[in-house]
Amino acid sequence: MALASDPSKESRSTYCRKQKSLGLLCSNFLSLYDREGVETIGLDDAARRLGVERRRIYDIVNVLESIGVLARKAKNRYSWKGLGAIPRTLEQLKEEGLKENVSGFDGSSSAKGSDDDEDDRDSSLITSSQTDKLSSNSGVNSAAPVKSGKFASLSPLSSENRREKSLGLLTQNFVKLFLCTNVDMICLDEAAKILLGDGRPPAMTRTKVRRLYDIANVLSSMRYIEKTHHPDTRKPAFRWLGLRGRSEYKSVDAFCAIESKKRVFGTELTNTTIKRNRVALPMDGISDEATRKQLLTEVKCENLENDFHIPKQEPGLTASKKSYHFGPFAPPTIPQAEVSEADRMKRVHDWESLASSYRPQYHNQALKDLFAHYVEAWKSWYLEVAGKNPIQLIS
DNA sequence: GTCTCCCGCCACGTT
DNA sequence: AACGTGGCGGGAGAC
Repeated sequence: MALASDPSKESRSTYCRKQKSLGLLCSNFLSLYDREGVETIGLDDAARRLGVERRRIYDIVNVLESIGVLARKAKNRYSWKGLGAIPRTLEQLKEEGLKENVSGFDGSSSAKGSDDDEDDRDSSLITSSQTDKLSSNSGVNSAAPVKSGKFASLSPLSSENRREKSLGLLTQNFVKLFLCTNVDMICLDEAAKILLGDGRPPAMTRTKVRRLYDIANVLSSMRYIEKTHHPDTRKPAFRWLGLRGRSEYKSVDAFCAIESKKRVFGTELTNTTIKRNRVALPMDGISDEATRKQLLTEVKCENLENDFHIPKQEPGLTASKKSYHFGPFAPPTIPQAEVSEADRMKRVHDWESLASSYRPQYHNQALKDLFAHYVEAWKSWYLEVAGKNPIQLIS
C-alpha cells in the first residue's frame, strides 16, 4: 500500500497533517451545514465545498450518523437532523447499552474473567470485564440504522461482519463505554481491547485504535469528549464531556479557556490537491522564523474568526510553543508589518470591522463559496450577540 | 523511540 | 459494468 507521492522529489515540502485532521474537517462540516434551512446533504457537494475527497466525508458522516446528526436517505444523500438530535440519541444509546448489559456496568459484573493486566491500574479506568458484552455488539439501533436492507440480504456473514466493524457502530459502542459505565476516562488502546474482547491479536487491536483515534477526533471537535492524561500514568486518555461540553461551548470565554488548552489544529480547510510531502505553502519563501511565526499568528487569528466554531485563542498562547502552519488555502496576501501584541489583540477583538472588511482572496471556488457562507453565518451570529440573544448552538 | 492519524488501496455492496 | 461505500493498515508527521 504505497503512498502516491515521491518524497525524494518533494524534499522541500512542509506538509502539515494538522491542517487535514478529521476533527477540523468535522468542525468545518458542521459550520457548513449546522444552520437553518439545511435539510439534505449530498456527499459530493460536501466534498466539493470542503475541498476534500469523498472518502473523508464518509468518515465524518458515519460518525455523525451514529450519534443522530444525520440519517442516510439514499445513495449519496443524507438528511440533516442537526446537533439537537444528539441528546436524544445518547439517551437511546444509554438505554440500549444498559438493557444489553442486564448485569450492569458497575464494575461488579464479569461475563468472563478479565485477563487484561493493564486494565486494573486504576479504578477510574474502565476494565474489560465491565464491558465484555459491548464487544459482542448487539447495539444497532434506530439512531444508526443498518445502511441498507439489502446490505444483509446477501452473504449474511460477510455483511454482518462488515457492519460489526463499521465506524458508526464503533462510535456508538465507544460512546456507550462512557454512558453505561462509571468510567471517568479511558485510553484508546484499552477501549479497543474492550470493544474487541479479550484475546484478540495485537494487529487487530492496533487497527481498532486507529479507528478510535478517528472517532475521538470527531467527538473532540464537537466537544463531547476531551483529550486528557491519566493523572497517575500520564497516559493519553479521553474524558467524556457529553452535554456538559456542549453547554460550555455556548460560553465563548469558557470555550476559549478550554480550547486554548487543547492541541491546536490549523484552521484551514483541507484540500485533496495538496498531497503529503508536497505542499507548497504561501510562507515557504520566508526564512526568518520569527516572521513566520508572526504571520502564522496573524493568519490564524483572522481565519479563526471566519469560523465561529473555532473562537479566538488566549493571548500569549498562539504560536508560542508550537508553531502554526498555513493551510493550503491561506490568503495569498498576508500582512507583513510587525504588529505589537496589543495591536494584534485589538485587531482580533475588533470583530465587526474584521467581518466587514476582511476578504481573503481564495483561489478555490469552493473556498470562496464557503467563505461567503461564513460571512453570512457571522452576520447572523453577530446580530444575535448584538441583540443580546443567547447563542443557540444546540437546539 | 512511541504516539497519532492521514491517506488511498481495494474489497464488497448497490445501482 | 460502473459506481458507491468504507474497512483497513502503511507509513509519515508530531511529540
